[in-house]
Amino acid sequence: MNYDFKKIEAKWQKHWEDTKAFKVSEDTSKPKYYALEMFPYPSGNLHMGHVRNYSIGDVVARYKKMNGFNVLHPMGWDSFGLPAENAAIKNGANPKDWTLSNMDTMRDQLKSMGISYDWDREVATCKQDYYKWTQWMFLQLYNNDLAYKKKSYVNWCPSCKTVLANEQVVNGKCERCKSDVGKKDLEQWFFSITKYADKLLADIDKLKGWPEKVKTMQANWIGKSHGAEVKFQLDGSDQVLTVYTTRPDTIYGVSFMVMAPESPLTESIISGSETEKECREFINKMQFVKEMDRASTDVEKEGVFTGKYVINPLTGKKVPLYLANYVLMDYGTGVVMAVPAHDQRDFEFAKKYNLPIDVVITPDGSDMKGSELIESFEAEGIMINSGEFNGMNNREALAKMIDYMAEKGIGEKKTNFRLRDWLISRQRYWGAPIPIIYCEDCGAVAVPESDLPVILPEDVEFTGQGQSPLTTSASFKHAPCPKCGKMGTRDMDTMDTFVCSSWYFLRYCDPHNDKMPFDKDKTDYWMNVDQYIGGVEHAILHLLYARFFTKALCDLGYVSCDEPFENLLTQGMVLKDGTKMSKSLGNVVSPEEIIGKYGADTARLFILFAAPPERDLEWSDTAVEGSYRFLNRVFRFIDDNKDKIDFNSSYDKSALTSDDKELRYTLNYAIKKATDDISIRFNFNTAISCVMELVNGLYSYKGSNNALISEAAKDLIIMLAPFVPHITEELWEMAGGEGSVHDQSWISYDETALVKDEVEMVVQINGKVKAKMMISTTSSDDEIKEVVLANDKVKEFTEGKQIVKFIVVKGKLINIVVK
RNA sequence: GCCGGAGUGGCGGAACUGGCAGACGCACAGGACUUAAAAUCCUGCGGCCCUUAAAGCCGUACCGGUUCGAUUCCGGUCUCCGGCACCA
Repeated sequence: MNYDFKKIEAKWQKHWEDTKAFKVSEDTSKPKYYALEMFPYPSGNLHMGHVRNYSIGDVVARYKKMNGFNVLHPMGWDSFGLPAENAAIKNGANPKDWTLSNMDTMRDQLKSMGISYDWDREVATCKQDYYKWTQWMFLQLYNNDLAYKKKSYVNWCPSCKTVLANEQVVNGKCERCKSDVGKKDLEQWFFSITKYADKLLADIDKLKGWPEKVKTMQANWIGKSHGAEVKFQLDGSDQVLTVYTTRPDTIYGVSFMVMAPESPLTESIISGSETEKECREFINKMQFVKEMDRASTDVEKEGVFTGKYVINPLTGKKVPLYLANYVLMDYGTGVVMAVPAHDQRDFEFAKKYNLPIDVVITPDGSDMKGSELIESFEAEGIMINSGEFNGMNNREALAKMIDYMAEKGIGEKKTNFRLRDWLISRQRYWGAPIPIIYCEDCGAVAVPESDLPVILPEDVEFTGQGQSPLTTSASFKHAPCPKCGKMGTRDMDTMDTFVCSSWYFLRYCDPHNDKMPFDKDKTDYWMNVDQYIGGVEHAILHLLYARFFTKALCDLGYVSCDEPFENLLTQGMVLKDGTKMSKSLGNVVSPEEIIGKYGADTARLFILFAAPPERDLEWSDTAVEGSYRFLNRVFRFIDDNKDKIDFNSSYDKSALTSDDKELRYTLNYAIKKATDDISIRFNFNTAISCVMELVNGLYSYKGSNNALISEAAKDLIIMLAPFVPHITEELWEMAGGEGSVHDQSWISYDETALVKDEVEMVVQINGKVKAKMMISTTSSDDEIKEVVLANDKVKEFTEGKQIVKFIVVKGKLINIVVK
């Protein structure tokens, strides 16, 4: 007979809801704990990745609660975004209706998992009471020079018909729809995340509870580099071209100069030049080359001579200026000094166009001909052909050369970042409108805070053609200028949904505040997020943006913390047949189906038991059966032993049989291990396995100490409670426990129960296991030696041999080295 | 190319500080119960050698090193996964 999970799960879910079991408020008498899982996009149905994410979070939240913490564990919806609009185009549904109905479905699914959320704090980023404050955030940034509009060459996804942030372009393709991303010259809103580049990088060191992997990814993304800017004068002109280089030590080896074809400087340089025609052709050609096809090391270097020369400020030497496909416009200055002897890209270009290769660094300081090189020399070495710097180590020379150039006014020290400002405007409907009105007289004017929210209109058409649906709204477009009252037009773009998710963890602290996005006292109480859990796919985008928002809000005085997430756990994917579950592969296992067949507790147990959280998890239908079997085994044990179990009974610890001692050992070992595994290592799989061993121990227990059985049963139910909350609540009630199992304190183990009188020790001869002996734990090394050497088996191997060494590892092993 | 992470039975995984490799679970095989099946319970389960058993040998991607002792530390190689990638 299997336990009736349907009845039990429904019963306790209702009970928790009725009693508001997980509602929390600020309580200074207890330490606080903020457990947070990344909120989902309401796509329609929960998938296994969600189940895993929220099961892990629920173990943490419930465990902390049992340890006396005041636990904030909220849930909400990242509910703006393109899929809602696409559904509208496809099915004619309204994005709002579509989204809200998906939220209803998924909320029910989440509730059927029995997760300990405080549902009173639910937020949805698409609702007015939330996006009002997203707009407020925009205004704070705007009013403090952290948001600006500028015309620039931006990423454009032709399929989503919107611009994209740099971070949303993956291998030249749109992160969402995988279409090739193009470029467009558009006027767009940006957040000045680069102003925080240094802080975002430096404070990675503060993130002690983050995985190294994520920290490395963030550091690489920010991409700080040290170098210098150097001025080269255009020959026969007053114009100066500034280059950025990380290798000023190679400046004596500059043999040509390259610049990006789309640089605004090209026009004046090529106009009237003898190669003007070729240059224009090259520039035109480059415009039609896809980003992906240009930004790759595999693409052949290509360029054209501008007809002009620049002068090396150190040597006075005239070198030719080229336009080249390998120079990026949006990094550094778009102009690069080329040193073919010491840079592989320049080397390839020089080879192709027969340009000189001048060696200025060699491994030992001896001369070397550039023409003999088969690739550039980029390692450390000794400077040659470099005037007064000859003979120096190039690394040492580097700093001296920057000082020298600074003195002469021809260059200066400079750091550069790979990180670009965050492009936040989107030419889409289903997002938070940007609270800006354009007035003929006053220009771009911010909507006053008192006029927020700028409501997203509903009189729009979804054709899937041409412009953003928002532009079809008659009611939205026109609004009076907040400054002068003259009729102006609203900004027709909405914000990137990553803006909405950059501050939601703050809103959870005070979700119903209608005066402010949150009360500072409340965020002071709850922040930081003690444990944040989600997929590694957010390692850069979301986590970087959320860090930026927190730092900006901190500097503006709205919050006290300057990092939002104390500890981060990046969970692995749920795989089936070795690959990610996806509709197109037809290998999707639906959580609803599993919960319907085995119950939420089984689904949770399996997903926590099958692999440690960070690792990818291979779905196995048969292993799910195993988890179900285990829960039935637990249920049966309590059910069969109801009469023996009395949580108030006690027993005399000095009068235990060996069976009793063994069970007590298993019990206390399980408590110790489960506690460590949950709290320190987050290895729920091994925490569960030791509880399984306890259950095995209970079944094989031959003693008759009912008080001991009661103790073990009670601890068993408590230990399983964070993992499988419904069945444990039921068993707690069946066994006569008072109140809810989830209100019990976590248990501690009895150190004395873990001390054994005798342990089995392994006896090795020359490192090979030859015997096993039971040895009293109180024996001294000498006593052990005596006993071991007297053993017949050991004698066989030691007879007539010399004992070189006798090693004893207490409680574990003995190794005898013989010759 | 650069930067991370990983590689352990038929499978998921364990071994936490250098100390019995394979905990726990799945699958499989045999048995008990049953008219039968399911469920449940018991037993076995890395490989080689062997009729069997005992004993022995090999075994944590590969090669080598340190050590009384290495899945664990060091050097090198291979493979897979993830990230970045013409960032000057």
